[in-house]
Amino acid sequence: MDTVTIKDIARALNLSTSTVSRALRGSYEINPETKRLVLEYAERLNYRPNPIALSLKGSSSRAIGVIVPQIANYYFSQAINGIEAIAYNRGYHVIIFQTHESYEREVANVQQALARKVDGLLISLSSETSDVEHLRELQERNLPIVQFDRVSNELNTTKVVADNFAGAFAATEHLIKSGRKRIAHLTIPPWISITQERLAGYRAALEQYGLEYDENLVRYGTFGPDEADKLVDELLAQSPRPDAFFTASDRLALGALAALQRRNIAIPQEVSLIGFTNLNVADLLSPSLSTVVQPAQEIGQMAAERLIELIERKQKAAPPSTIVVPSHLAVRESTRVSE
Amino acid sequence: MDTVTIKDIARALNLSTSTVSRALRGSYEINPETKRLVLEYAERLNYRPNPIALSLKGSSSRAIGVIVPQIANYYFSQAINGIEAIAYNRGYHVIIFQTHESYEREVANVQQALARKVDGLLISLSSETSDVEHLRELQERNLPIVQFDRVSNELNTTKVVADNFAGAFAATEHLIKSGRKRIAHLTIPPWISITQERLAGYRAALEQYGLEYDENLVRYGTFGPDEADKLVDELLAQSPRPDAFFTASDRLALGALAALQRRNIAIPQEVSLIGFTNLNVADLLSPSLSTVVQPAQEIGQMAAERLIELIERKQKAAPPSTIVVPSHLAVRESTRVSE
DNA sequence: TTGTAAGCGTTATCAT
DNA sequence: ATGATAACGCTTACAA
Repeated sequence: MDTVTIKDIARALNLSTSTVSRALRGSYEINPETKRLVLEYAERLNYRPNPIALSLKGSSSRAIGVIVPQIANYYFSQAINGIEAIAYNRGYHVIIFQTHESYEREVANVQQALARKVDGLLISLSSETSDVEHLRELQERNLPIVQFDRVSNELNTTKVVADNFAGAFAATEHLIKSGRKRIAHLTIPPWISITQERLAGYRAALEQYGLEYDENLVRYGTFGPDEADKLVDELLAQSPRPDAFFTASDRLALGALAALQRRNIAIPQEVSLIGFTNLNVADLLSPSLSTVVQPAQEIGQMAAERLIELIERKQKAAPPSTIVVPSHLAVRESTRVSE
Repeated sequence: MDTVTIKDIARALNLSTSTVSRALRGSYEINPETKRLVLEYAERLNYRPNPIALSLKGSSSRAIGVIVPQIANYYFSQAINGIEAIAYNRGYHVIIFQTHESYEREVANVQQALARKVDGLLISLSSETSDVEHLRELQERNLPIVQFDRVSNELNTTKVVADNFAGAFAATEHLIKSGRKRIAHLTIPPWISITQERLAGYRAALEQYGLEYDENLVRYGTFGPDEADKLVDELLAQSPRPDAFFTASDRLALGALAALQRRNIAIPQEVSLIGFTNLNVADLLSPSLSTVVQPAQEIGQMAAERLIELIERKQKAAPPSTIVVPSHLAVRESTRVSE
């Protein structure tokens, strides 16, 4: 016995497929008795509507597309986790696409998502993306879109982001309060929205505490591996040398930590390190590393919730807004030490 | 101008949909001129076949289902990364399902994957799963299945696994050679295949070097957080106390590391620690932690390759086999130190 | 070589 | 209240 279709039920019960369909979806006026019969039989045969047929029919695919730079990344995998949790108990499925930070692949993925008739799209932009025409097109076709984490303001959609400004502010403030004066900022490519926000938070904190902003103390990395070493070198070459590092990603935090260790620079006696990261294992492993923990999972959840909301009440829903999810500063004892 | 269908092309070129279809898929005898015309026009309009319609038609959905315990896990996210890479350049899409280590959800996911007409299934069993009827059923329907990582021998499919035995053997051997005599093994639930294999490797190494196997030195955790502390306590209570820990998962390795640090037990002067893990950040962060690195990505790739092979030549393909991907022992200087 | 028509599973429209 | 039919986009016998 293969998959049961409406047709099977109709045949068995001597009804038409339309009647069965109506009974199943409770719609329209239908004889309660017939309905009961159908429902019962369907239950017994473990009938499951064919989502493919439903999508083809045009209604809804009960699938949402998620486009992220990469899955093998603690932040995004946590976000996806949050998304999947919400989607799952609202009856949606999640189709995942990776851009690998490539604009070209992002465009291809958007096409594919469209072709697969996803009911909505959750996207975090690739670092290569500056032109967002491919998304605007979708919007014009009325496909609900929610941007999260790496968002573009060129695009008028609901956005869900971490509070990068506040997080960076808190981190920098914490370093200042523990006595640091020359705080280096090791960050990710400048054209990404979150980079700007974090930089702004960093600058605001410096300013508020009367420290001068020195652009020589800021270094931009890419997302590649093993670059922290070089950047740390450049920063340490400054005179006077930095007494603290504030890093903007997992990789940079770990890279900087390793780089400092290799140079036998004691943390936090000589240099403090604080990472904007979500790698909470960092917490576990190193008592030297305070972190601004990013609420990856919450962001995923919120984004999914908003998206499903948009999907389900397609009518003029709430206008696009930006939801800012607070970041949490996790301070380790050791960064508290002031000289 | 919305999505282009075969019908649009047919109408524009004054052909029938079947001709267009044939031209597009190059099949059958068809007038080269017509073919050229169709292809050209299709190209110009950026025609993309509707995968939904294709699936409904029954041929192939060009999607593969991937069922894993959880995404927010370094191992699985890397494996998925490998899978996606292969799938992508073979033109397949990846639909991901999480079981959250629940048997019930695994069954539901399998159903869903089936309903979505995936062309094949890649699965890593939940820790709750012992009964594999839900998968056997799929097999009977001729759906290609490849198991990876957490596999069941009850099921006669191709399997792709890390070399857990050799990895555990190498780790234990390394500890013994660096002078350790009482090596504790902190591992995951006993009924999972990989646990058994690792335990066997551990025992084999002990035996080969004439050390006695002491079951009091073996502790089984779950996948929950924060359990390492308790287990480490139990182990340290042994007399004489263990001089090395060999742990079987990321979480246990990090947990043990933190637990030892909290108790001010010097690594590796007092106790050596070696983890069976794939968390290569551990490498970066702690010079104290040697690891048996699991080839998560390679496993994903191999599994995807095998699956697509099965999908594409459905005829009696190669019989199910088990592919064992080597694990690599990454030794840190500090574990080399012998007292 | 090309066209016609049926069918994949479902729902919406129109009859009855 | 229920049934027949068309339609979603595509492929594939079968005809021509």
